[in-house]
Amino acid sequence: MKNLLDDLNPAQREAVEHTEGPLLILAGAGSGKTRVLTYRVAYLIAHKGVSPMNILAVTFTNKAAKEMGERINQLLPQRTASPWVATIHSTCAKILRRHIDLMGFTPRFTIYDEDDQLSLIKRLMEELELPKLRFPPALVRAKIEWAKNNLIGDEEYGRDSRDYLERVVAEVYEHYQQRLRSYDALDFSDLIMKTVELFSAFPHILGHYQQRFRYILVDEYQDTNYAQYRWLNLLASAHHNLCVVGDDDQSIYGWRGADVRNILDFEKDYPKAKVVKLERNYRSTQMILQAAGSVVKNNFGRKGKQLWTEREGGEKIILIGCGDEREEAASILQVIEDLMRRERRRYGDFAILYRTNAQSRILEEEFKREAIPYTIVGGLRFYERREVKDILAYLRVIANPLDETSLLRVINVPPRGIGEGTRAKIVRYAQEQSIPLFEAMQRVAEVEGLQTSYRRAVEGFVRLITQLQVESRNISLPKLVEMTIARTGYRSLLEAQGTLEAQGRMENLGELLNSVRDFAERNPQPSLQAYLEEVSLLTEIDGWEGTSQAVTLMTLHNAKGLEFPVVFICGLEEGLFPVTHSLDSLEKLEEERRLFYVGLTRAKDRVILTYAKRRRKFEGNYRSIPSCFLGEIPPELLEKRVPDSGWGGGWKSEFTPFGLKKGSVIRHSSWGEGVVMKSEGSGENLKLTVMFPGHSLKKILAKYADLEIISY
DNA sequence: GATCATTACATTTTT
DNA sequence: TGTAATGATC
Repeated sequence: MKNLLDDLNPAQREAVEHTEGPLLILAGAGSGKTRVLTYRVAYLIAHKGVSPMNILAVTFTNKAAKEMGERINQLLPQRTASPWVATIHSTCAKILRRHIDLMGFTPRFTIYDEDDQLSLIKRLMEELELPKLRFPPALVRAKIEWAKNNLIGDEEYGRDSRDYLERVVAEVYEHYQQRLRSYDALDFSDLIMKTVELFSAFPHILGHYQQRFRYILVDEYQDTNYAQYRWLNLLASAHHNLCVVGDDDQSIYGWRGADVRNILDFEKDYPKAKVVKLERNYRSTQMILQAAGSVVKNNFGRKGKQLWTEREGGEKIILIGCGDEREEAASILQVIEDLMRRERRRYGDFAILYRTNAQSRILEEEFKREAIPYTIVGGLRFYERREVKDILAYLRVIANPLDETSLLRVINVPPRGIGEGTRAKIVRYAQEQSIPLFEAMQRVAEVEGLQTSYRRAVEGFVRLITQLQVESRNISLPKLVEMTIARTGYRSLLEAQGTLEAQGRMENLGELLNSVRDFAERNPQPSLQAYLEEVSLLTEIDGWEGTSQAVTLMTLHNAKGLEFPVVFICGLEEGLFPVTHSLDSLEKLEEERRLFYVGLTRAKDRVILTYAKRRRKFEGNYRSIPSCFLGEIPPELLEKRVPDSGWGGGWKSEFTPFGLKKGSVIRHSSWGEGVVMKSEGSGENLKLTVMFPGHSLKKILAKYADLEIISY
């Protein structure tokens, strides 16, 4: 076997060879971090004689896990066992399926997604008679999730609640956890939190996994939240062989509980940690790196890295100002066609990145009109379409009749005469008898005050589910799904409608069947529960594979970890990107800036930035001003294609003031030259305190002032 | 109880 | 813009 280390640069090699003890790899964008991770695993196995069984590598998306697994296998001799490479969530799910009976759940537990969480919370709030207007269920859900991500249980949350809102959340939280338990269900955050609980309550189980996973590798460490941090800490506490890879400049999931401090404080947590910086970039031109660097250096609290590349020079970054979003889409297509002709690019070379999924619509229309092939990643997620969720809910009820959220979802879909009144009576009966809803339905004859026809309807439904449950043990998974679509009446309902929409829904169900067949082929023993687990832990990017024949459209979040020869970032306007711009949340602005950094560093050869003067939001036209981030790119790196007339001052006064900060020199129309002493806020709220020689300190709102920039 | 029509409402990113 | 919640009518 060839020497693995020969393929690596000195810093990469250092990271691979340091196999014992904690290791922090600060890997800049495009510095070959996946390479280091895969080589490290291969090195442990091939050179250090570590059994693959003893290695755990965790990532955040299934796609990343799959890629890493494949690349490791390519490095190893054939027939070597594969190490455990998976997402943190699916790793936890696997561990819990083995041990959770110790904590009052069954190994068949259902996994709740955000939709399920929300519908359960809504129902609870109705039962508890909490006004939905004052306490939006989505807010309550977010607060509960935040608590779980920080390992704060419902009791503790209740004890520490400070204000009325928190007390309300605490009450919902408590009932919510009780319900999940009786439904035999866990939500996403529970997967982590319960595993940590398991480890803490049963040291011998923790000991088992510490023994098993003697070498732990973590990808995208900057995106871990506190619960995940604890989880890793517990697993690594016996041997300290914890290798984390991350980039604090690419931390973009703070809103989901990710805590950059996990990476910033790694050396505090593990004083003996070795730190390796990967600063050589193999992806982008110097032009691109320089622009990205100038942007991200405006953030505070960074580890600080200096990326370098051998790809000197490079094309300037093109900045296109447009009248509205349609014009923006058109000019993007124009650039694509131009580059295909002049630089012999293929469709697959291009990626269009945007901040919000809603932006894809106009782009899509324009691509269709011009008949240019494209693929959209994410957006309307397949598994979140109504008909798909309905059938999945049936399958969940078949797998776990205790799952009341799914049961209530499908109880009358398609309509079978079990209306609100009937449901309420059965629910009340179930509560009185302290039995699960499905049992109450089985005993519907005991429920008082129910007309015969309604009772019959319930009995019919119970029979349907019971039959499918029996079948599920005898027939193959794809057959079961087919049968579910047919017997529940879903198919005939759609066929009867005969509309174009119903046809589309039918096609989606066909797609669902395909995904089940595919799953059955991939897995030796395809169980219903395993399929449901895979589906609920899928991510948007998981289904995407690069293609040379189509332009890729996706959000900036989904683009993390990918690279493209040519990258468009569109919608660079205040209020869209950065999306929020409240003065008080510097942290949020910094996260947006990191997101911009992530976008820029996806590009190998070219970056094209666009913004629109007017953009239609949900209704009406909104005038927008260019993003403050544009002003952070040194003008000499930009090739501006901005109309210079009819723009009320042109692009210069449009956005350059937004890059002003302490020390910048400006010229004011009446006070002359001055030095910026202090800048507050940004975008259109940017306030400057400027010292003009011969005058007193002046406070100016940059938006209104007629300023000329002398130097930044 | 089902169906259709109207109105309200929300938009950031997602494991 | 599209969907979810609500209300009126059969």
